[in-house]
Amino acid sequence: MALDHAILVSLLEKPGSGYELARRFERSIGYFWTATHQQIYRVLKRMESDGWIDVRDVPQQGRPDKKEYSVAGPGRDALSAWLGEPIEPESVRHDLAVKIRGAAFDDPAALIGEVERHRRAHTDRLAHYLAGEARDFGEPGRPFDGPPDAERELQHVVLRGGIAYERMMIAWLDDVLATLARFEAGH
Amino acid sequence: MALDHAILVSLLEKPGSGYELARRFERSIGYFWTATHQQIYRVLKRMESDGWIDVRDVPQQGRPDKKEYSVAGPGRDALSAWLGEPIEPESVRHDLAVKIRGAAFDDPAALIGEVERHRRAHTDRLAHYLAGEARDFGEPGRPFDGPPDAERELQHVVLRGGIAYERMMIAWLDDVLATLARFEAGH
DNA sequence: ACACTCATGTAACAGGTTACATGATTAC
DNA sequence: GTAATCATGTAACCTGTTACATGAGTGT
Repeated sequence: MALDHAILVSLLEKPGSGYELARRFERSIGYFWTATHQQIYRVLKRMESDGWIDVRDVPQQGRPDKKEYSVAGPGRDALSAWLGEPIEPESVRHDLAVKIRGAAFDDPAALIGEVERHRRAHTDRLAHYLAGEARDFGEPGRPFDGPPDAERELQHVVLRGGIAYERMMIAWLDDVLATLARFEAGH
Repeated sequence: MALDHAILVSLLEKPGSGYELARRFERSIGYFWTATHQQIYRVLKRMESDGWIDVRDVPQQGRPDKKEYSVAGPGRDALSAWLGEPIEPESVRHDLAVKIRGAAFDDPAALIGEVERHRRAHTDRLAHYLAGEARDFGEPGRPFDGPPDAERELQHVVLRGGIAYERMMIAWLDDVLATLARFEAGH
């Protein structure tokens, strides 16, 4: 049920169309939650008929018209209620770990290329996160001015989580590569 | 489709019943893949009818009889084929990150208890992993004896991944707690 | 008696994935 | 012309979750 809430949070941060939400789920929110446009349109339709969100037709020039969604009272209440409920520390799913343990019954060295591919994907994502952090949270001339901005600081701490995750993964994949190298032919 | 492969790997490591597999998915394999017994029985039935695995009725005394599954030729081939295919670096799903960004529109400080609960769950898991590592990979009198054992070393590197993940999470949750504390009432 | 472990399942439903479909505008 | 972006959807299917169901044996 958390896709509903992820969409509500995104719409609170900024109202937008299903298409725009789908794009956000490829970027910022996509760092910790994925969803395709098909899923998003389905959930938007349900939340609209439940009165959680409002729609507004927005005519555009040079582009197709769009429907802009924003969070209504009941949607906000639903989000609040969910925030108050405890959630279980999430279950993990690492295909790569299954492959690594499975490689013991095949050719471990054959997995090296695959692990390297994943390592590249993670270094790319790390670079992307770090660029985003510098852009959005670089605060060049903003030392001690005013009260903390919750939205901004909470977005930043989530991004720091993504950065920590990518760094951890890169270090671990290096460990995996070193381990696999011990099983290469001729050794 | 990777539950199939996770089960195949587990059965290659050691043949067993659906019930035993379900228990393994709460422990060792469960570190990186979760599955309930209902899912497992469904997949076992399908893999058996596809000839990927063999069944053997094992009568037991003092306990109900069980069906012991083991991997057959076609199952091994299917696993090999899957190991050779590239997989996409996995998509993440962090309910807690959704909550943290959502807290900006509610009461950020109200999330502290929840984050502390998660932190406790992760320190517990870390302790559990470390105990397992000491037990299974402590190698007290085993410095340079013989060739590397692929199954054992690959299980160990996957476990090290779990340990790195829990350590990263604990450090990040501390960061989150420090951030949330800035929004507490009276500050 | 009651709860727990071992052991195997069915059924209904919710959620996620993949494929297909349409149509306008902009850039090369 | 061809591809890419913007924009919204339907349909079929596969996976995962939750609830229900049964039944023997062990421990308190």
